[in-house]
Amino acid sequence: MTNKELSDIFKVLSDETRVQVIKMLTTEKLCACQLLKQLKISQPTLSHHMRILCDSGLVTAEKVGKWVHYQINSQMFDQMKLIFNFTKIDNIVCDKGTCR
Amino acid sequence: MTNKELSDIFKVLSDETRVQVIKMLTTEKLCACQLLKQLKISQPTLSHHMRILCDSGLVTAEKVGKWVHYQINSQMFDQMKLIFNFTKIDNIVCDKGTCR
DNA sequence: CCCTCATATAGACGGTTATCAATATGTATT
DNA sequence: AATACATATTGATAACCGTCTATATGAGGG
Repeated sequence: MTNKELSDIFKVLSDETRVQVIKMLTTEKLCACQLLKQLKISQPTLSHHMRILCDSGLVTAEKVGKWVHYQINSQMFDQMKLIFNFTKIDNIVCDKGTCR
Repeated sequence: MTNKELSDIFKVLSDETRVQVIKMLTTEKLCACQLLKQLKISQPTLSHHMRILCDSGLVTAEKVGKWVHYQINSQMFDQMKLIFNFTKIDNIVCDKGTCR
C-alpha cells in the first residue's frame, strides 16, 4: 500500500459522520433510510458520504428494490489493523551533536 | 473515544506527507532536518505538519540543542490498532420488503 | 398511469487546509 | 558580536470538502 493509498483511506475516515456510519454498520447491515434516521444530516449529504465510503472499498452496497443495503467490508478493516502493527526501534539519531 | 476524537486522528493521518513522516519515524527517531532531506516540501511546510502530528499526540518532540527529535508515540498506535478490532455481525435489516 | 418513497445528482456556498515566500526566534561556533 | 544553522511563525493563495436546496432518477403500490 502506497502512502497515497493509505492517506486516501484515512481521509475517508477523517469525517465524524462517516466514522459514525462505520460504527453503525459494525453491528448490522443497514439501508440508507435507517442510517439517515440516526444522523443529523440531510439525505443528499448522507448519499454523498455513502458514495465516498463505497468508493474507498470500506463499505459495500447492494441494491434491493427501492433500498440500498450498506455493509462493512471487513477485509479492508483487517488490512487496516495490520497497518498499525509496526515495530518501533529506539534508534537515537542526531546524537554526537551533529545532524550531518 | 468519541467519533469526533477518532475522526480528528484520522484527519491527521489523511495527508500523504504525514503518513510518510510516520513511516520514517517507525524505524528510528529523527530530527526535522533529516525528515526534510527526504521530503519534497519546504521547511515551513514540514514544521506545519510536525506541529499537527505532535498536537494529535501521534508523535512526540524533544528539543536537543538546535534540533528537535521526533518520535512515534506507540501508545497512540496501540490504541488505533484496537479500533479496527470490531466484530461484524451479519444481521439483515430492511428485509421483509420494508424499512419501517 | 399517477403518486409516494428511497436514493442520487447538480450546483452553490462557506470553511478548512496544504503550500509557499518572507521573516522571526533560538542555539551553537568562531 | 557576528555568522551559520535549525526550527517556528506569519500571511497569502489556491484547492478541496461538507453542507444545503432543488431537482432527477428509479422502484413499487393503488
